[in-house]
Amino acid sequence: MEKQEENIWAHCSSSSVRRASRQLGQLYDDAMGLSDLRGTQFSLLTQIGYLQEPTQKELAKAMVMDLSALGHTLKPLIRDDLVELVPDEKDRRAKRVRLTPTGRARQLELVANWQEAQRRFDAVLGAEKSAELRRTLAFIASENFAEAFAAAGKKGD
Amino acid sequence: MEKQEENIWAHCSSSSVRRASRQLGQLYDDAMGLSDLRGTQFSLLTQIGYLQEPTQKELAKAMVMDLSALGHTLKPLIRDDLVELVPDEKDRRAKRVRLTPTGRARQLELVANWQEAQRRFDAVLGAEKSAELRRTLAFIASENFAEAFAAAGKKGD
DNA sequence: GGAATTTACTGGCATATGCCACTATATTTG
DNA sequence: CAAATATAGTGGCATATGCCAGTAAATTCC
Repeated sequence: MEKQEENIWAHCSSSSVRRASRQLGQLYDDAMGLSDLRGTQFSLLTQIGYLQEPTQKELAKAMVMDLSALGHTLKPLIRDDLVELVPDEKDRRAKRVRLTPTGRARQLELVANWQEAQRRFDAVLGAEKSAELRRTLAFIASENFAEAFAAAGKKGD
Repeated sequence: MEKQEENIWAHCSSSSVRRASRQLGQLYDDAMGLSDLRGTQFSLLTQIGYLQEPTQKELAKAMVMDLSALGHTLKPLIRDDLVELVPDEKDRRAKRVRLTPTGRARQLELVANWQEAQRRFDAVLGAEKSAELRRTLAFIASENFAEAFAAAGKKGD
C-alpha cells in the first residue's frame, strides 16, 4: 500500500520493454559495426526479404508498425537504393516493397554481425531464457494478445 | 541449416523487444485515455517523481537513455509546464529536473489509467509470467548486462 | 452503372531517440 | 595557480514512430 512509489520499471511492463529496447538497440547497433545501417534497418531488410515483395500494408502488419510509420522508415532505405517500391499489378493502390540487389547484398553482409550480437545475447541471458523471452514477446506482439488486452478492458472499464 | 530464412522475430532478441515495444506502446497509450499525455511521458514523469529532482544525467541513466535524447524528450513537457529545470547549487553545470505542481497533478491523475492497463496486461499474460518478464527485462536494461554483453564479444570477436 | 464506403498510401506535424560538435563548468596535474 | 582533461548540457541533424487529413483506386450498395 505504501510502496506505490516504487520504481516504475518493477511494475510497468510497457516501460520495461521500452527501456530494454533502448539498451538492446544500443548494444546491437554497436555490434553491427560501422556498417552505417541500423539494427532497425537490418531487421526491416531481413523481414522484407523473408516476406518476398510484400505490400507496405503486409509489411507494416508483420512489423506491428503503423503504415505511415513504415512509409517514413522506408524513405532513407529507398533513398540509399537498398529498397524500391513497385506498384502491384492487380491492385493499383498497393505498392510492393522489394530489396534491390544492393539491399540484398547489404543484408547478407550484416547477417554475420547480427549473429554475433545474438550469440552474445544468448551467452549472457542463457539460451533457454533467451528463447523463452522471444516466445513471450512474440505473443505480446501478436494480434491475439491485442485482442485479449482489449477484451480485458471491456468489462471492468 | 536451410532454415536461416525463418522469420527474424523468432531469432532476434532485439527485434522481438522492439516489436513488442511498439505493440505495448499502442495498447498502453490507448488505455491511458485521451489524456494528451503519452505512455512514455507518463513513465518519465513517474520516474522524475521517484528520483526526487535528479539531474538530467541521473535521470538519463535511470531511463537507460542518451542524455541528449532525454533533453529533447523533456522539451515538450517543459513547454507544457509539467516539468522544469533548475540549476544545481553545487555544480553549476548540472540542471535538476523537477515536476511542477501541474506535472505532479497530471501524473497522479493518470496512475489509475496506467494501473488499469497493467491489470489487463497481467490478466492476459498471467501475473507470474508478467512479473518474470519484467525481471528479465530489468536485467537486460542493467549495466551488468551491458558489461557482460561487451565482455562476451571481447574474446571470439 | 454510379454513389457511398473501404482500402492503401502519401504528406505534414509531433514525439522518441541517438550521434556529434560545441560551450560552460569542474576536476586533475604539473 | 594555470593548463589539460573530464563532465553536464545544448543545438543541429537523422532516423523511428504515430496520428490525422487528404488522394486515388477498389469494392459494396442501391
